[in-house]
Amino acid sequence: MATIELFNTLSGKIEALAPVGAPALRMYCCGPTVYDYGHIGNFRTFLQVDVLRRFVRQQGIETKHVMNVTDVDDKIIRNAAAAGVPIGEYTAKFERAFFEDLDALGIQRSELVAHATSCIPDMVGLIEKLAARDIAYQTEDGSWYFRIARFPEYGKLSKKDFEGIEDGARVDVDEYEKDAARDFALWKAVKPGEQHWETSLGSGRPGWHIECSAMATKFLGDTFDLHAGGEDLMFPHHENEIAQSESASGKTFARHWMHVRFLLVEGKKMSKSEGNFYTLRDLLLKGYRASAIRFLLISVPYRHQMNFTFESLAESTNAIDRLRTFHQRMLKGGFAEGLNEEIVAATAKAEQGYTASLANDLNTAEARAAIFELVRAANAAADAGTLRAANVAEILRVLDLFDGVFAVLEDRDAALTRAALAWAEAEGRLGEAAPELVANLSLGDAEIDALVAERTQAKKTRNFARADAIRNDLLAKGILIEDSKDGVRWKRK
RNA sequence: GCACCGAUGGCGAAGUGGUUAACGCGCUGGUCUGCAAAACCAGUACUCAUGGGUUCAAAUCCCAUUCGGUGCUCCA
Repeated sequence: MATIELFNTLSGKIEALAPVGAPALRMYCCGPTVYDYGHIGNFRTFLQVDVLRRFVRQQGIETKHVMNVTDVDDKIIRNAAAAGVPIGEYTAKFERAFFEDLDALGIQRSELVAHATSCIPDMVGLIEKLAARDIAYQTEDGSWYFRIARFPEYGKLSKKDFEGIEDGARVDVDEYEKDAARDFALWKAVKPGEQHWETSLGSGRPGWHIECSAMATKFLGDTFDLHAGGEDLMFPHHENEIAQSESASGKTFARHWMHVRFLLVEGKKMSKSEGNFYTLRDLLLKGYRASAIRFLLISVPYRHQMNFTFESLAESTNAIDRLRTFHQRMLKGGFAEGLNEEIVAATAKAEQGYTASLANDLNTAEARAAIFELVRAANAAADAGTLRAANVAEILRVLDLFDGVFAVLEDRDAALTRAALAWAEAEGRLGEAAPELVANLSLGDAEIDALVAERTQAKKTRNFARADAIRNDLLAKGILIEDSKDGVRWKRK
């Protein structure tokens, strides 16, 4: 069992990550606000947390992982109103889509999913606790705010120094009157026509930050092991969570904080106005595989800014093919009995490299490299006829270990792409799908088998023109013919 | 504007003081093939944005410049 070292934003240092005072690692990850389909930036964060979660569990540490779903906020209220549906109906659709996307990307479910709207009493309780100590205060319109002046450590996570900021000086006039510029909303008073809850705090809805404090402590206790999220959440969201939670409990909130850096798309910040904004579904409809998206998004370590490009996505597809082909070759077996000592050493080196790399602040790039080195060594030995059956068993074990975190060997891609097309059809968005993809999937297996058989026949009669025509035609529809000693195979690209 | 992070081959990307600068993709060559493809193997950065400096030794530390990103406001 390796000691897992992880950068801690709070201390600014790489520190050992381990459960304290409980058998399971208690972790909280800021989940989605379900007002739209998730984009690849969202999923990079969830994927990197998935890598951590899988590795922790692989190292023999159980997890108690809570993810929240924000199902009430300004954007949801605005969009639901525009769509003319209750917010519950509006969010249900996107929440369902979100979990489908997690599954498509091989992201394991957390032990617990907490909805903001189902934890309102917990949030109210927390705010009351703060109000009793005059840390929370109500403004004239009925909203409640957190008094930052009462939390001297404010800024310790994001390393901000607020001493130079004078309360009330040159501050935009907000809709509500706060005592100090930085004070943030705990509870928002109801506005006409908005979804609201009748509580002891008055009629209204929770502020954004309070839900995470309430839900994390409700399910994980006042103090827990790890809190994770995208780098943008560090300030103000996580800073505010700390302020609320630690003010209420008087104890440390999360010990360890993990922040995943943003990605760039084609060298630029992803944004709708740049035209480089992609949801997972956009990419699936373009014909990219879910596995390739997963592999690419986790191949760059979480603390590095990564540049997402379509070229690198295509490369990931090929890299996965290499791994899958190798995996199949090992599974197929047929190697002579015995043991090749050189390969024993190569296999052990790969396993050590894999584990040490991930234990070292989740260096996924290095872990990947260790496995590819094994692939090359084993392929070369297999070609030379020196690979032995006992080696293969070990190689498969190490490959399984690797796949326990990377999760790309099993080929679910065609099924996932089909599901995406079915969704597009239901949404009337089939026009966004790549034409080759539609052509490919409209061709049934039996039809392809028939064409492949016809080509084989044509080859026998040395009618190569006809054989090549069939081959090229299928290729244009994304179907690849592979001639081998054992006969002809085909696969969908 | 202030603060922080980054810049490594055609592309993506490890490596943060000391053997020949990982790995993947691509490309080139080879094996195989009717020709291809697929698969596998081999080769593929005398050099780490630029200019200075520190050191016996720097991609790795320091300073400056240029470029990219992020935070200061909703954002994964």
